[in-house]
Amino acid sequence: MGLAGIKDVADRAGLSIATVSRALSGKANVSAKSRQLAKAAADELGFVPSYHASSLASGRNHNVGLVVPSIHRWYFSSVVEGVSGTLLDAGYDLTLYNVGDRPERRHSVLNDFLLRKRLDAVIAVALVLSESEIKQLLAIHRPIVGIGGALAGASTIRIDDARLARTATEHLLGLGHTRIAHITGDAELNQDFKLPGIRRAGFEAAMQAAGHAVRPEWVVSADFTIQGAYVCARNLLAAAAGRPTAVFAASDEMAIGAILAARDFGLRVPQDLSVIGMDGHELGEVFGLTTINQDARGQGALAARVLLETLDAGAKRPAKGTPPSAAATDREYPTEFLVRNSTAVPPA
Amino acid sequence: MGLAGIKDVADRAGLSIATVSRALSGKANVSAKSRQLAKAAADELGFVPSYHASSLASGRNHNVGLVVPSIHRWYFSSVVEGVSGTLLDAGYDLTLYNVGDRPERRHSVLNDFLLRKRLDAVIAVALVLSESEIKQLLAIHRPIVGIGGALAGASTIRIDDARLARTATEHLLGLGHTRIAHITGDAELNQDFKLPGIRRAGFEAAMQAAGHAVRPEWVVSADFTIQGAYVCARNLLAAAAGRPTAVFAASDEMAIGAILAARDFGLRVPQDLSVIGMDGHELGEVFGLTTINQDARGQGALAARVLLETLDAGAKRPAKGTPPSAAATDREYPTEFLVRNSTAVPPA
DNA sequence: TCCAGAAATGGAAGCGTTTACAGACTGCAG
DNA sequence: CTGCAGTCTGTAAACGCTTCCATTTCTGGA
Repeated sequence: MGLAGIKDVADRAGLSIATVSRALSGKANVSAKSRQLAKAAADELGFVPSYHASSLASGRNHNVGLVVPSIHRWYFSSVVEGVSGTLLDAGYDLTLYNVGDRPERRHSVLNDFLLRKRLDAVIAVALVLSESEIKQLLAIHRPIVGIGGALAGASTIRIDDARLARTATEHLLGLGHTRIAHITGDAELNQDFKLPGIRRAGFEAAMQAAGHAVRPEWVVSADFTIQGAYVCARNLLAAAAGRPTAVFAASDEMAIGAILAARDFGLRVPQDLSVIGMDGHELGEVFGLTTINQDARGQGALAARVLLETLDAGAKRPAKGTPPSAAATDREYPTEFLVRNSTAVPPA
Repeated sequence: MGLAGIKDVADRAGLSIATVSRALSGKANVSAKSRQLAKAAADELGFVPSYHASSLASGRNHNVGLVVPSIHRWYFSSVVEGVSGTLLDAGYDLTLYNVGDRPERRHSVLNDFLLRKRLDAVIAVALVLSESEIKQLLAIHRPIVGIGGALAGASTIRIDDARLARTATEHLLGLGHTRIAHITGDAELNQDFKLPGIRRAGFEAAMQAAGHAVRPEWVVSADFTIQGAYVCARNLLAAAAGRPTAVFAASDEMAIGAILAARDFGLRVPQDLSVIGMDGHELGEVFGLTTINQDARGQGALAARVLLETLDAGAKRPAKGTPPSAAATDREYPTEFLVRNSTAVPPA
């Protein structure tokens, strides 16, 4: 009961194992009657094929690995959600590798878990892999898709962080701000995580292009959480005299932290302080946060779809001599500039 | 390269397949020299055992399924993080089933994915399973652990939601509040999700025990997010006259939504309005939120440890006739009442 | 030196499927 | 009536490991 094998089904249906297998997996060349018989017997016995046996025999795993640096931050949990939904709909399993910030875990995931030939493909989120790491992954002949991180040699889905950060900064500049602070991400959080640097570069580029100096004391970093940004924004805003008139935060959560800090000082947003974020966090609405909306969930879903297509098209079983996977494509995911009311002209 | 089989390793090491297998999996009765030889050859060839083959042969999957209703809400992502860390450390994979609120997905996960004999065990978070569903799962002879949800017949890890909700309410009552509102969870969000009802029952019990009527218009429901609670707290606080003096929210995120709403109305917390939450969300600190701290991450880690112990102790391969899994234990996870400064005596 | 017992080894039988292959059966054109 | 393409079926060979069991090689005490 519950442990019936295909043999039991075959016996019960009065068919051979092969026919039952074909019938249940929807293959051609099975008479309607046999198919019916097999299905009925399988139902009665509660038969579910053993995935290991089936994978071993067919070379297909129906399992995709997802590597994320964290699961708490908005961006990552959104991506996971998108990937998960698409995979589940396709009958695929999702194996989650929450690498976190511990380097040894990163190492074991990359050098052990991912290589166990148990995954049809790997999706890596915001993970910067070295060339040799990518080679290693491609060596097991599995497609890789990167989201939000540059993966040389693998397909990627990303937004143009540098340009968007520039756009956000230019929005503030366009309103007349010149005293602009930037909340960036912690570098030490995860050595892999290049994104904060890219966004900051966009900020700095825009400032320089407009002829404004970037004041180092106005570039502070937090851990991408509301609470983290709150603390550092308080420091930023503490000096009543030389206070910035606008803040560009590298994520919506950090922008919200800044808004909360501003409120503590009695600063009105946007009259006294403009704040712009980046992400499209649902909570931004509550704060009327101006931001750049990126559909993280959609990015995850797209990544999964891309992989599924590759898998459907691709060779059944990675052959010993096959050249590494298909052409790497780099897609830019569409974003939307969302002007709400956390930004305005600077105070007189 | 990367696709070497154990046979290749054996050839290279000049040993038999059997010895190599024993050597690499750390079994006894292998000479130091052979072990060394095998390891060296495996390294050189980049050999990683095929998980399917190894699972098929050994009956061990090194893979635990985790079923969650969502991944966005604090509680769930914290649990996932806890489970993930513990499993990764033990060399286990985590297969994530993000069921969401779509019933058909719940169905396919429960009746298809989980039964594929690919999981050594299942952890279900806040999932209320029917008896037949539990039977079905136990029928495949895999241990199940429930977190935060009652699973008759399976081991569970939970907090005493009813009592804690009572405690939270009593804290407000003890301060002198009588006009207490409650923000509960959406029932329609997920039919499985009984927790909001339990917490509400605790609230109502405390109110009644203190001889105070529960005003139906002061029991409102939101979706467990800050933004959702914000909206409904605004409605709650809109009526200047008959306004509650305290709010007990069924989660910290919702309590924070209430605090934000209060600020919009110029209400000071805690002078004009006391707010108490429940969870121990990191963000609560920023708001000085009084709450009941439950270590969701720890609960996840504990669940994983319990399972791993069961698996280590348990029979290697579920036999056809074996009685369903070990004795179901029900553990209450410790919590901590965290008084910060969002609660005070009611205004005069 | 010999021998019992322990330690190490290799052969081979699974594990539960999928699928190539070949055989058996249909129906239909020649 | 024969032959042939087509459809359906079953046999058996993978898939790549683990592990039982029999065999060989070491031990160290007598």
